[in-house]
Amino acid sequence: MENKGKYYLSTAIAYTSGKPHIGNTYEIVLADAICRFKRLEGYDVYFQTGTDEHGQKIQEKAEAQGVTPQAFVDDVAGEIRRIWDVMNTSYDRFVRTTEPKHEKQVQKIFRKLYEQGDIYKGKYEGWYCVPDESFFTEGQLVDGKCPDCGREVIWAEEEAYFFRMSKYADQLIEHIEKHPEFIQPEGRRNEMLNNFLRPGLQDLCVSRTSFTWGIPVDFDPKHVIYVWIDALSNYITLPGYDVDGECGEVYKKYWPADVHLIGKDILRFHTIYWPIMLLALGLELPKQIFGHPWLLMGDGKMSKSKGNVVYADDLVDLFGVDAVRYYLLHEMPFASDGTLTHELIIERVNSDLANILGNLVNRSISMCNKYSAGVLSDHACAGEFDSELIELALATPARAAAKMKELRVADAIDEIFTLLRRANKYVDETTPWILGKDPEQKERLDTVLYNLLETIRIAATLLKPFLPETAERIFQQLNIEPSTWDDLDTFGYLPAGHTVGKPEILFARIDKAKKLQEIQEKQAN
RNA sequence: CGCGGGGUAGAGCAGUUGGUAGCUCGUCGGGCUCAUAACCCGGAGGUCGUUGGUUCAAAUCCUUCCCCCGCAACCA
Repeated sequence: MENKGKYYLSTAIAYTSGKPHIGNTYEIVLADAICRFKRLEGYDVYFQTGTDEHGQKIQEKAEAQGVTPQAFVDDVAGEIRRIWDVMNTSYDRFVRTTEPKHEKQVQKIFRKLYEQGDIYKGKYEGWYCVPDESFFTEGQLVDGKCPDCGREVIWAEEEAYFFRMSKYADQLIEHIEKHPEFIQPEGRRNEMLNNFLRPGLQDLCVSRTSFTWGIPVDFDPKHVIYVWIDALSNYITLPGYDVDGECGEVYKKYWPADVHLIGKDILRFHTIYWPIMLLALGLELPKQIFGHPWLLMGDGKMSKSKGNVVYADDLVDLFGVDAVRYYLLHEMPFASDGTLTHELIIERVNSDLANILGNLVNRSISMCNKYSAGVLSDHACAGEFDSELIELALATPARAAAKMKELRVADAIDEIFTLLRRANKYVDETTPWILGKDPEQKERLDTVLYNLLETIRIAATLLKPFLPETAERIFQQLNIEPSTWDDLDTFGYLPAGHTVGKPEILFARIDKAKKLQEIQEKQAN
């Protein structure tokens, strides 16, 4: 198959302070669907995800548990990776900011920026809570007191390194204005320009002395490099960027990234601080930064205090991985927050996966077995209704690809389901069960069955990025190897004389009341 | 007057070069029986948050007010 070029997509790196909930997991699934689709189309994909493992919070949590920070993050990173795997995500590289390769390069980046005058030593001033050892801004204070513990704060200052952000601001504004696709969704671009860039950027404090779990500044080791430079630079350091030009192959091949996929909450860091760092390093900017919305529980934002935290692996136990993937990928709006409840998942599984998709595959394979002993024949006996189905089947790949190009994953899935709905309608239009009673209609019946199975083949191929296991099971029932993108150009790929497999239920319908009760009992335990 | 997003059928959403209001689920009725009580067809249901305006014509442009939600700079 033709190689359409390289494609580098990254997720944000997950902070290793605890187990990620389903909202955090949404991002990796979204990224996975995009990357799998790109691979299907013939792109050479590099898909990077991983963990951000430094910082005060981790140091504190580790101390509280009586373990070393490294042991703590090893544990959590393992858990995060396990959940990414439970979700069947196809990342090429799981990076960690505690990797020596990264730490060394971050130090070199910091030094370079310092030596060229973009980073300077200054004083960090702010309201300081002595017992908490934390600085706060005026706005963060609650009634003039520490927002964490409520105690008095004092005005304090400490030595710190700062990054001259303003030096590159005009350059960045110009870039954003010239590249409307740079920040997505579009509304976010104005937010960044109006709120931060145009009013003027303050210098960014890029080091800390209040904790030690981080990468030390090599020429001033009582300072630890703060999260900005440490975490953001993962996108280049771990593929192999080197300040001295000894760059690794992956970096040379894939940078600049095509998409940084991140949550909307960290858009500012990725669309302002990160590009400015890259400008200062003289590197190319990523082509696009997409700030996806949040997944909320039916009763609001997920939080431990609310007790409404849902984890991906629990949902997979209840519904299966593809059902959960489907829900995340199809029910999340493109630019506004989505919601999740068990009830909604059940409804989607039943109406879309069981009824539309599962039933179509099941009835088609069943009929093929019943009327033709599972053997495909020629499909030369064209009739009414055929062309509409065939044309749609042939048009769907391009339609889905167009949606995916804009990262509109839910809309891409809709295109496939439109085809599946059309195929269900085709069954009713052609009434194969009537054709089956009349031996003289055998050729027509064979053609109808063929058209159905060929449509299913195309749909299954397109579903692969979203529902990899299900697609695989459909191919098994069709008894063929998975098709490639190029095989989607022809309606007539399945050979005459081919024998399909036996029908199997892809998604059983869920009894909503029963399932909800089961969930309740589980939660009670 | 801090910035921004949003308020469209019971639910969830789509809908900007302004021109008879769409989709999915649910609901009601019908059809079919290959199939997972699935599938197909049809109906009901909306003064498109509110006020005023521009226009031959506004969900779509301007304006008043109300409500919800983010962000508001070092909280990953």
